[in-house]
Amino acid sequence: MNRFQTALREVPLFNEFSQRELKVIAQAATVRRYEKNEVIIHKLERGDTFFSIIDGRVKVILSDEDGKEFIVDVLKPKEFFGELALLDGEPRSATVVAQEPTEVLVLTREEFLNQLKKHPELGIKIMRVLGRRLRRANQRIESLAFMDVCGRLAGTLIDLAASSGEKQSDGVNVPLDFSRTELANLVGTTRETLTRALRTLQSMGYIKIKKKFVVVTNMKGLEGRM
Amino acid sequence: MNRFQTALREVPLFNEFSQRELKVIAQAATVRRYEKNEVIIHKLERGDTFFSIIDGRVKVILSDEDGKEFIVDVLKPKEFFGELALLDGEPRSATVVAQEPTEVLVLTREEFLNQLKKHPELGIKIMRVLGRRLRRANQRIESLAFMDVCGRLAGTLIDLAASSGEKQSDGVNVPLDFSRTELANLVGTTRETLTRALRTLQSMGYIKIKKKFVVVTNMKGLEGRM
DNA sequence: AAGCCGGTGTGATGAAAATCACACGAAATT
DNA sequence: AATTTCGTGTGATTTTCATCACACCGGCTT
Repeated sequence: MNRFQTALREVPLFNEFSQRELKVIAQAATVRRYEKNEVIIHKLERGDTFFSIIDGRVKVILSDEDGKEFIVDVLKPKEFFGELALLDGEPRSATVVAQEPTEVLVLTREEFLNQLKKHPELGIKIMRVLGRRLRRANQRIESLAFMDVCGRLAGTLIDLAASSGEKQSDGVNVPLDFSRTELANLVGTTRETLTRALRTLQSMGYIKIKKKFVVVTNMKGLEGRM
Repeated sequence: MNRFQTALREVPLFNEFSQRELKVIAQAATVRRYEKNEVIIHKLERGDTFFSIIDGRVKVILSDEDGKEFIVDVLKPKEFFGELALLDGEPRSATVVAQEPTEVLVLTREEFLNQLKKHPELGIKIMRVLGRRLRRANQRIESLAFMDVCGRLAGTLIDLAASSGEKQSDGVNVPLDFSRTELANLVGTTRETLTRALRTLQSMGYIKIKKKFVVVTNMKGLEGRM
């Protein structure tokens, strides 16, 4: 049981695989390390690799010509990406960047499709994840189409609270592990209006702004503002 | 070989199935008809049915409380919908409405999952479609996040030209089978600004506006405007 | 034919948010 | 310690677009 196999078993996709199967996959897999801000996948490029995060954090972003970027998703250990281009052979649909030093497991297209054929339940698991991502995408579309910046920010904070918030006496503590600019890109606005939107929510008494985190003091209020 | 089976074989998902298998599915399937504007799926409701269009046209929409709607997708015969709620048991993620009198094939959750287990290649096909939809969704997000109304309209017209445009001497003829309001909802704006955006594109010499269609006279120009 | 009505263009107004400009502080560099 | 750099708040200005208001047209009903 080497390092890869241990890593592989951690991935929900493969957690039901037998020792022997893991070994097969492990032989076809490699590990790569990326520095902070290093680009793992370039949008529009061809690529035929499947990635699963061992350690670190990546952001999935869309960007336009003049460098503006929109953060579609932030992925953590055990989550995977790069499967889309594998399924249909089309160019990468988004850019993926390491948000901190990150270690990923890389699978080739052949091995990926190989396993997919051998293990129908793998297909179902991936379908589930694709389904979840499609739902999220629809929600993002909805919020971009219907809500103003404050509403979208409220939604983002609620998401963050759900994924990494810690309940405290005075409310839910939401750590902000990114710059204001990145938070703005997550919400889909500019840094300046993000600042103002934060102040607005604070003046409504829903949140308290700290340097490195936000305390949500009135979750119901936030939800209502969405 | 009854009516259902013929219809089923038309669906790309099932086109490789044997006579016998089609029969099994057909026994579990029913056909439903919907009037124009009838709601087939209500967002947020629970549901455990899978639909495949036999004839007609449906629109997949997101809408907010006060009735504004955003058209995510328009589906035609042989395409399917309703699979998301089946995969994860969550509420419906969007509303689906018949755009014209429409006939659909309905499969129950059990039968759907049943077939999915028996036929791994079905899973792969569905993954492909989910993948394609995810790509489209990302494009929609991109355009909402980065482009102005004119750019989004240009993109929509290009899409429409690709899917149902007819090449002519003076350009590509794009039929508009929906009202201006619907086109606006497809672009993600209001009827009024859609009108103005159409005029803008026309005054740039990229398109010619007709009642029931638009002639794209300068595709390159349109693409540049995106 | 008169009248009604849904779909449509168009002008005026206002609100939201992008953009531009700059000041400030904290961390990093030398 | 001095200075550069980066992330950040904040004010002023401008742009885009939603909204409101209304006029117009073609097809309907009666």
